[in-house]
Amino acid sequence: MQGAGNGEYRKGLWTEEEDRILTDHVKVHGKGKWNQIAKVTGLKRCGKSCRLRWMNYLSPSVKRGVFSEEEDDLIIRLHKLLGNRWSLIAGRVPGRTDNQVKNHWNTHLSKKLGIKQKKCKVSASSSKFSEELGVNSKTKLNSNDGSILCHRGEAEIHAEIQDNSEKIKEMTSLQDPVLFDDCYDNFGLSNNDPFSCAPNLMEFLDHSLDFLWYNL
DNA sequence: AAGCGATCCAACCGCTCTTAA
DNA sequence: TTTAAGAGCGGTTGGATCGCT
Repeated sequence: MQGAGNGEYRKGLWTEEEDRILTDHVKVHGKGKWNQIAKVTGLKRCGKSCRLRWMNYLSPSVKRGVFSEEEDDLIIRLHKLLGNRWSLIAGRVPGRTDNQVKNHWNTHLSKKLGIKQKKCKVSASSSKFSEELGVNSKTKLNSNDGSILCHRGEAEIHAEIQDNSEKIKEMTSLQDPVLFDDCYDNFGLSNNDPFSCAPNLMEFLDHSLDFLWYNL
């Protein structure tokens, strides 16, 4: 992971000088048009690399340093609910990026919980749960906050969430992993045609996250 | 002090989706 | 309708560092 690759762009760790050039450019011109940065600034980095560096490291909104107990707990709970949807999880952990959350999970939390990577029971069940209901990594998300898009009335949904608040707590607690069948039972989803109830699930997931965020 | 395996995490890769021309 | 660029995602890699012998 070093050297100049095809000769046009550099790879590997960023230098302080490269960081400064990128930061200065974004301050003046704003985010976006990442592929033009190399041409404008002379930075020998591809646009994708520039974007990643800004989003994961240089952006003022990125929080550095060790994860707090509260953050750990929130990530664990969200992971139980969502599986490896790091961007969605990160969207609910202020200041943390999907890459940070993913790394932190793989290096600390999975060990802390005694979960073997890629053989994670919780993740597997969540994944199965999601996939069968059409909520996969390509699920349409709200570009503003990462929430799952839905189409029902807010009042109706919030009422439903309030009614299910205890179930949400139970399902997302450390002691009670989310299980496929539990979700069906607790939320009255049909087992016969999983796809027919996908909208319900999406709404549930999104508003569950809101619930968790405001109540944790 | 040196060697070496383990661990951490920044960065890359390959892919899909969105959007604008 | 097509196409290319931009953006975003999750999985993976590998260099730097740590800690043990």
